[in-house]
Amino acid sequence: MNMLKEHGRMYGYEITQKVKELTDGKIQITEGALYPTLHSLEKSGELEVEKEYFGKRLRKYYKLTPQGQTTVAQKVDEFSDFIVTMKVLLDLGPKLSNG
Amino acid sequence: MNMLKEHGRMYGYEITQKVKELTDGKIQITEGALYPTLHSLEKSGELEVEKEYFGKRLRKYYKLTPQGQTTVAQKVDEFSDFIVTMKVLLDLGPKLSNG
DNA sequence: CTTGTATACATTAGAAACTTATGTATCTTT
DNA sequence: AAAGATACATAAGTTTCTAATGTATACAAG
Repeated sequence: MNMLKEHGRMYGYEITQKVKELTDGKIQITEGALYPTLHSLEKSGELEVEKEYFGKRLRKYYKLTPQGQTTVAQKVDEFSDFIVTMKVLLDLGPKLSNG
Repeated sequence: MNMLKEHGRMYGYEITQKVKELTDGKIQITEGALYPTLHSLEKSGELEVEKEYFGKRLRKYYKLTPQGQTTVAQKVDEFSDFIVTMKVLLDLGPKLSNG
């Protein structure tokens, strides 16, 4: 969801490729995980979809709703907190001080 | 498992309390999650157990085997990599540069 | 002295979230 | 023409967690 904030709008397959690219193949989002999640987020009002045809192939572009923007900010903050917590728990201070 | 490396040996209930304490209650390890995991790690040779009685209450102290030491180091490294990867993916550089 | 809370183990039912496999269809490259 | 890439989607099975339940001892409060 955070990528959507920066990219404006993306379609499912694009998301899988972008994540793979940005993480050097370390994180692979499978379709079986992604599509149900996108549908669920659309249903709950976090995302909205625009259907477009690229040639004869359907693309479903997803973008954040205002509610989705709020949720992303919140979730990213929570994840940052989690990382800090795990640093304490696993004693990772020195190793990750640079990034 | 990383705590065991620093504490030498710990028993199940102690682990739940220590994690809660170190994370200010943010991470709660439930017994339903912990005990099956400890049993599984013992079975696979990562941990070994020493049973002791504290009064009439049984305590099962777990400590890392040599194999377990190797596994912990590996897993912690993997998790550090994961954090770095997620920083890139979520663009968390500035927020977490200190800790 | 008994009631509640903490310590200490453990299992199980159910829920959640993932992977792998499968399916349909189009487009591009060899 | 065959293979691989693009683009959607669902479903079976596995893993892994939470929540609930169970047993038993120790201790503090009223």
